[in-house]
Amino acid sequence: MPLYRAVKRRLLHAVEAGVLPPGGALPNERELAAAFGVSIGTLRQAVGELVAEHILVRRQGRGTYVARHNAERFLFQFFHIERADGLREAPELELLSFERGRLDDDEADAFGLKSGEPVIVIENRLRLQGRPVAHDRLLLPAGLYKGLTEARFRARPATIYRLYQDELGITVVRAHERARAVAADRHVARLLGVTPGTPMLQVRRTAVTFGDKPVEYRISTVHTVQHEYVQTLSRPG
Amino acid sequence: MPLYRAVKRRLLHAVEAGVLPPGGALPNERELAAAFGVSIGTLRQAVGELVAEHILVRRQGRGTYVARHNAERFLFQFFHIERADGLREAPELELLSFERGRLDDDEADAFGLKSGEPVIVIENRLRLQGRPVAHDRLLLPAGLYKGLTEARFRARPATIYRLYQDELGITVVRAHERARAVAADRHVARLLGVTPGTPMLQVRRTAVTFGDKPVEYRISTVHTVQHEYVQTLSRPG
DNA sequence: CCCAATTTGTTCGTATGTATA
DNA sequence: TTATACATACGAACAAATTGG
Repeated sequence: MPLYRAVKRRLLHAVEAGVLPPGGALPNERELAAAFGVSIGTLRQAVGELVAEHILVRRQGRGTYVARHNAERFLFQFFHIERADGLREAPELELLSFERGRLDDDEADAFGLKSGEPVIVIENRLRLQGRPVAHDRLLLPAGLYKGLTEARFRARPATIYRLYQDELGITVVRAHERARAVAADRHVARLLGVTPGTPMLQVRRTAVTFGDKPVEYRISTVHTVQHEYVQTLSRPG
Repeated sequence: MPLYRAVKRRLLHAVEAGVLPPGGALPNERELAAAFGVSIGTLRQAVGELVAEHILVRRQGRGTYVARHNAERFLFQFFHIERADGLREAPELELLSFERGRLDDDEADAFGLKSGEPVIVIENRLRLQGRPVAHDRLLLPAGLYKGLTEARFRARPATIYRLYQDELGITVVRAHERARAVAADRHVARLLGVTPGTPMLQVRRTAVTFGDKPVEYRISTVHTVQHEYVQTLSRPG
């Protein structure tokens, strides 16, 4: 393994272990390089990859920081719905229910999990430009979210992922999504004001933390008449 | 503008102008750096970005080449459908029709174009694991595809984008897609063996060449019962 | 408003390692 | 084995952005 990858792993472990907390500043490059016993170029290569993965953030003239979840990051890395004309806007969330329960067969099946697992189930309605456009059903493994209560969920200051990160020590680093078309069931139809049977976009997301460990399962049902699901374009540079 | 970006632009222009043809090898790094009058590190930075954008391909021990379209690249960069269990497979294409016509209002509207433009319209049926799963409707601005005939389209040795690249000098560098759910119309329902009204995933793609110039518009209608549309995960490193 | 200190960004040149033909 | 090409690593110097005085 190249030296810069070893350095990258050590940095990653430091972030993962909380030695470097979210939002915290890293030592400057010269010091870090010295601490790792490598040249500054090698250190930069390691940091560069972590920046590309949104684990770290570099700001010229200021320093390098552990990335923190916020509205902008959510919008650009994790939210793939926008108006048909291309307008991107953060959704307005409305909590519909917050319950503890166990995974039923369908849900376990949908994500390849074993049924009966204790989970926190959260349902939200999302509005864009004031209109209801999506319904989210979040499944959180209860074991990972010990201190999470409805009150704390409601009182979150920023995004949900920021809540996980700041109050539960869970940092979502990546998510993958799979979409299909389904007919609106009565529940969703009522919530979004559409006729049952209307074609809806169903997006299943698995969000993971370090080591690809899943920490959130989410099923979004989207009314795609005025809004669309956009593919993140691989557009570096 | 940093020097490496200027070098990148000059390289890009060389590729765009055909000075460096698809599949062709670039001079080695030392020579290139000398030709541009920059250090090898600067040259590598420029090339690195073009590699990240799939314009160039680097192979250790061999050289650096202008990227060429082939089945693998299509599968990983441009084809986002896979079986629900994650199996990725190149689709089997069946040409349904190849016609010349003009953009009607609906199609022009869907892509923000002006109606009446002369286009080549190609319809394909896609099979995965032998089953029909999608219908593609390609709209090609006729002016760009002067030499394209049905016979040449049928006789293509590899992928469609390779055909554009090798025989028409059109290199697709990127594409963006937007998805929504629609009800299957009679035409698509018959072709894919589903009941009219079945919820289908409709994907609209715009493929572009250098300078973000659109060269292909495509509407795919996908039967997402056994297959799904996957979001390309931003997973560098 | 400008200046100075700090930090990352860019550029240089060299040497050595690794993969390929 | 040998030659060639890209990959990694080093260290130095200067540019550009930010912050605070």
